[in-house]
Amino acid sequence: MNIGEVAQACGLPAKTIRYYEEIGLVTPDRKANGYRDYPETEGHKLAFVARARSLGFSIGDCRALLALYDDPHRASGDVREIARSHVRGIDRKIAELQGLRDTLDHLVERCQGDERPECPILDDLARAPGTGR
Amino acid sequence: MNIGEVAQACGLPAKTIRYYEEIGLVTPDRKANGYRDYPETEGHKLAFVARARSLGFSIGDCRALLALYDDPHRASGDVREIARSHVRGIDRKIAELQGLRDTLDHLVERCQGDERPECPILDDLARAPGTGR
DNA sequence: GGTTGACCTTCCAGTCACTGGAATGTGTTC
DNA sequence: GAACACATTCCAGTGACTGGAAGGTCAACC
Repeated sequence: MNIGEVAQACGLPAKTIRYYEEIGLVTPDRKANGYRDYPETEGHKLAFVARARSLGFSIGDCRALLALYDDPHRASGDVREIARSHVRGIDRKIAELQGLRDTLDHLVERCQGDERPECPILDDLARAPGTGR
Repeated sequence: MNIGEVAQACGLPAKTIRYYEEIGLVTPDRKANGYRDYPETEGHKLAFVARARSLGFSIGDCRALLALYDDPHRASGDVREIARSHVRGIDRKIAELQGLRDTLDHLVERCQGDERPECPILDDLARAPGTGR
């Protein structure tokens, strides 16, 4: 399979697939003309990574998941631990975003949003102490 | 004010403040010895940016907000529009993360998480069609 | 056999918002 | 004058790609 076909099949851009090779996630063969040649197993791995990435797993997570995917003696508990820790990370992000959202929404509600320069949003941004990152 | 003092005051690392200068967010004076010298107004701008960044505004947003902050003839409606569009972006992200979370949580719940290799999480990652980014 | 056009290759640079580190200069204190 | 904190510039790296240039290969058509 050429890179274009495998890209079509797994829904990733060819550029991304080359990048995944560069960082060692997949290792296609090469044809005589220098073109990459993806056997079925590599195509499956790419589809696997595409799906994991679409669920927000980092490349590092994907690497670990791929290793488990490849290991017939894996323990499902290991996989679950990765997934669980990912869920915890997502929960933290959601909570943080909700906090931001509420703060901002509150500010937006207090702003007249008219032609005049008085603006509680800018006032708040200017007054509140820098929180650092 | 030296960069270290202003960093202390606004809660940003000195590195970040230099970077903000590089991209044109702030423009300190220079002392005779070459050290940056931050007048009060620049310190306020940095605190403003620190606060806006901590609320998740992009650097581009910060630039626009700073311009409005500096403009005595601004319309508060302009500010509100930036803030509102930011809230919409946050809402989109929250919704997306909640979708991911639910999918993953569902998978985690179906996984035994024991010593055996059978794992519905890996099965799902392998089976589901690549969704692209 | 020539040409077009789609597909492939490599390599370099850019994205965003910093962050780390090296090499060097300045200011303050002992 | 030595020690030390603080400042300077410049270069490179992060994560996960993405864009583009310059060129090689393949299949189809005239």
